[in-house]
Amino acid sequence: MQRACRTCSLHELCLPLGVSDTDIDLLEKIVHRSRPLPRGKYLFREGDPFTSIFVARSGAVKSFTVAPDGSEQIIGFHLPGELLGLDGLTEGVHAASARTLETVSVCEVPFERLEEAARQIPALQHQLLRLMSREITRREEQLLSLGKQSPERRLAVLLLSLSVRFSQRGYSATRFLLPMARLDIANFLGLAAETVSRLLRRYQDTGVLAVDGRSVDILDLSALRALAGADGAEDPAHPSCA
Amino acid sequence: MQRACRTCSLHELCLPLGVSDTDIDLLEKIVHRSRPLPRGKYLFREGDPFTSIFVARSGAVKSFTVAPDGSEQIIGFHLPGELLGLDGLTEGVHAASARTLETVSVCEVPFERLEEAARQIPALQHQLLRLMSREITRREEQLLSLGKQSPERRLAVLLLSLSVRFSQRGYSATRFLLPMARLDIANFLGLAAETVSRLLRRYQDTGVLAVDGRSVDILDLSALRALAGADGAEDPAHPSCA
DNA sequence: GCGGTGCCTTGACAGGCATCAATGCCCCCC
DNA sequence: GGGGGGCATTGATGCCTGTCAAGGCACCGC
Repeated sequence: MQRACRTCSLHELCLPLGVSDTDIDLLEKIVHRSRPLPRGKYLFREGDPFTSIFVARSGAVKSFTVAPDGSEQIIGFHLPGELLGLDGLTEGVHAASARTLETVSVCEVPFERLEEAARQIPALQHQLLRLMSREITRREEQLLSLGKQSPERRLAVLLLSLSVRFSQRGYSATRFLLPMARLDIANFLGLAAETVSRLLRRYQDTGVLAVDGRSVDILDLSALRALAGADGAEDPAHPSCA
Repeated sequence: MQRACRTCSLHELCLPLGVSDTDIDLLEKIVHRSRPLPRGKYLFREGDPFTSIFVARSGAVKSFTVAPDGSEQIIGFHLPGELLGLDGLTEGVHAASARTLETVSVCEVPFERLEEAARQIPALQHQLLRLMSREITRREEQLLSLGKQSPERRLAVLLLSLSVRFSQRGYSATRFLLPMARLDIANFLGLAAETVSRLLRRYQDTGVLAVDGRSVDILDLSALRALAGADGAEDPAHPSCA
């Protein structure tokens, strides 16, 4: 249990990246590792005082805000190794809620102690800043997808994003289970659930995907990339983004 | 010139917040203050190596990426005191370009030296993390607005956001000049320029705004808030977000 | 085995926004 | 003063996607 971070398979994606073994010992003393949480549990709620950030070791989490009328507004899906709760530092309270989409093991990192450790461990400070930068980048990519892309592209972008992130975590890039419901996908992408359904069917009819419930099999990865990017008009042999 | 940060009017919004006067001296030695840049100049371009972050002292900046077909995809508008370029740390290259919308005075902060100073000055480290958190929060708010709101609301949200940010910087919250063109607004909000035009006209017809070219006068702030938020159904005397 | 409850899918329809097109305005430059 | 280009506005049209409604399917508890 004490040597958790060092042997964790997410080592390369998470805070320990670049930190020396002796310094990781310091980090491990700060981190609380919880027992697995079942589906539907809150890591924190909008408005809770901000004291810690969280990282899943396994299982997916969604973050969302609740509109005045009570409806959920999903902001993002978080896979293992992706930091959760960073938006709370601004005001000292969490700006969104986080709930487990499946059984999830989480690490809790008290932020004040992390800041303190970061001052003593330059590599940790650097990695913390990098991970925050990554969260900014990820949201910018979402913004691009949400703001300017057709529903067709948005879904393709999400599927590709999941594919890449799953493969970074050692899972298949082409076959995986969606951790979230259609309604969650639709909410996240700013679409109606029906539209998501129809798009998935269209992808299936054109041979890009094989979908069965929550299981997805990407049959034609380059076609999916084309859908997500240059509107399919791109010649794979001569990519324009050379 | 050397005492710039301490006497800067953006002191409270920018990196120096909470840093003692003696420590600010250290910070000031790192910061490069440039002469004013005219409209249309690049602070940095997508793909440039990441070495510095930037902050405008005066004037607005837009950040954007360029799609394979050459079209701009605007990610955000940045007012004085808002950090620019933080998304470059992830990969070591800037993920977006930044161009001045008007005459702009910028401070350039070499990031490695900032990191180093942050280790020595706890308050600076904390403020840097807070500002990054703020950038995450701002993008999340954009995501909510872009993804789930009607065009009518999106524009209202943008106008309110500008109103708040201008007033934080000592300008009027109700009368200001838009630093960007209609097409930029439309691009940012994921709309057509024509739609922006029509919405502004509608706001004007209903007495919420007075618009003349780029000058905006918010005549009914609570009506604009209603448009941006609870769809106008809210009683100002009994706000639902109690 | 049965009924219930989510969740997903499919169909029909209407409305809103993008698109296309034309005009006007302002500013800059020649 | 005239011409040109960028920007903004306005109008007409058509498609896309949200909405409403119904039905199917899997899972669960009884």
